[in-house]
Amino acid sequence: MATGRTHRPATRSRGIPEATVARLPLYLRALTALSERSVPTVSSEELAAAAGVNSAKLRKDFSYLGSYGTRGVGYDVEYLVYQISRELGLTQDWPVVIVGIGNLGAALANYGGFASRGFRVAALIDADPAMAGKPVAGIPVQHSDDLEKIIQDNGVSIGVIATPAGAAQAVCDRLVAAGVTSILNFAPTVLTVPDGVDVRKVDLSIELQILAFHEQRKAGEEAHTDGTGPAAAVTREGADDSAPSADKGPDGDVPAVMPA
Amino acid sequence: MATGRTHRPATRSRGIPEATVARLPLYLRALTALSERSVPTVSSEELAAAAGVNSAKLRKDFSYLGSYGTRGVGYDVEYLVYQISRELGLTQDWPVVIVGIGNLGAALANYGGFASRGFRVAALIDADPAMAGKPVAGIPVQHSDDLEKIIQDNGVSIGVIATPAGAAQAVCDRLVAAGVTSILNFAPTVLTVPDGVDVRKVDLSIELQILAFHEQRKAGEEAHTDGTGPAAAVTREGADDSAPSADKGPDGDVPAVMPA
DNA sequence: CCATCTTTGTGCACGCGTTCACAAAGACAT
DNA sequence: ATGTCTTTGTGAACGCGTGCACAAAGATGG
Repeated sequence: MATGRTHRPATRSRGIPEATVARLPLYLRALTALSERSVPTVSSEELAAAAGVNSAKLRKDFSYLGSYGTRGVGYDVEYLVYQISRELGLTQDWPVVIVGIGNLGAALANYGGFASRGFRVAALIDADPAMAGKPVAGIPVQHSDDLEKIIQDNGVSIGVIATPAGAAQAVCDRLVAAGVTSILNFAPTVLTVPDGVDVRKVDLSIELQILAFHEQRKAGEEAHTDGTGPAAAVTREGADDSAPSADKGPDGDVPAVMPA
Repeated sequence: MATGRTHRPATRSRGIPEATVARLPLYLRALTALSERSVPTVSSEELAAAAGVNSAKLRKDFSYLGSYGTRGVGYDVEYLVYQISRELGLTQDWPVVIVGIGNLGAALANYGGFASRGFRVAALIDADPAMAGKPVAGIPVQHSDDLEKIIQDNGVSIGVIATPAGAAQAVCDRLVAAGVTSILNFAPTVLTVPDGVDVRKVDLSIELQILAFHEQRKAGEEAHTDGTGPAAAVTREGADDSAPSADKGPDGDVPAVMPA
């Protein structure tokens, strides 16, 4: 999905496949939930179900990290939480800046999933002088004139772009020049960056269009097999054994959320 | 990416690969921009650059739709816009409901990229009685008690879930039971749905974690080749010929934006 | 009408990711 | 200590997606 998933062609980072890296956060979330329930160990089968993936895939994913399981028993939840967190680099603090404090930027600033994963919103930046000083999510918005200074003072290496599409590339260039090497882009634009800078994009419009494609296809099939109207077709069975249709991942991919 | 890319295993819908479908919206956006500038034709090379992909890949993608190009000339922009729009099902009206009108839900309601792509926000739904009647983006919020009626009255087949994680599965079940067959999920949870229902997920937290992984790797490499501190490492060269690092596709994978 | 030049459309090979299926490893009971 | 049972870790096969490289198609000029 998500997003966008910007695939990187052949960058097997230290032997860990990109597809596996994209699933590690999924496992981590499931493991954290188990940890909170004080579950000591979990089998690959159980954990796979909780994460919505195939158990064989999960075992292979973990095999890239090392042998952290015990045959006949399963995986130690706490230990695995630690190992995955470490592998993802979540044991350290990641200061993040959000540029573009509109509806979406404000929503991101209020997002509670940051702090719990080691991400800290170091600053909110907007080009509108009227926004300057106004607190959003308890953090005062700063003017984009100070972007470079903010990045450097806080040692920020991850930037989030939530500006309108027209401003995104310029903001991106400034972020990169100031030292940012990872960018999460919510603006519906293709960003051009130097080598060594990672970009992931999230584009809501794209996600909806992909859904529309499949929706259209479903409506078309149904039209010549079933006679009922489109809104009356409710499929309701087998909600138990069927694997969740989650994923989108690898590339994944990948949606945008900004005013066009 | 982005996430959210939920891959579907082997569902080559009418011969068009899933990876191609995920890129069609990208091409469409680039083509729309060209159309607004009244550019009559475009070569695969130019369009590929604008969309941030390989030209061979673009040509192969288009070949699945049919032969819409003219050798020696390129593609007719207007015609291609129409063909891709039709293929994605964007020539028809798609009523959409957004459930969960918090920060994110409001941001989505205000998102301008909906209407321009054939998506119409038919209703905003929230479980908080205090929200009922309050207009967001010019649309009055309705209480979730009326969810089923809203879905049916408006013939909605696409639902967007922007609720907290704890409420997502229950909302999903109700949407599906009421007739929704495509769901875009922003809650950080694995949704279980019956066969025939498509789910795509967008998870901001996951996207950031993937960035952190690569960021950590970059910092590690740099540490034993270059001696400078992490915040001082600015890569600044070759910003011209290098291909944009956009993608994440399929999968991409796929990020979430909700309070944990 | 012919030659040349541009650009598409695609056959082919390669590599990554997924899945199956099973041997190895350890827990547990007797 | 031995046997049985559970679950991991992985070798191997398969399929999808990507990119190369080129032949075919058409435009354009003489």
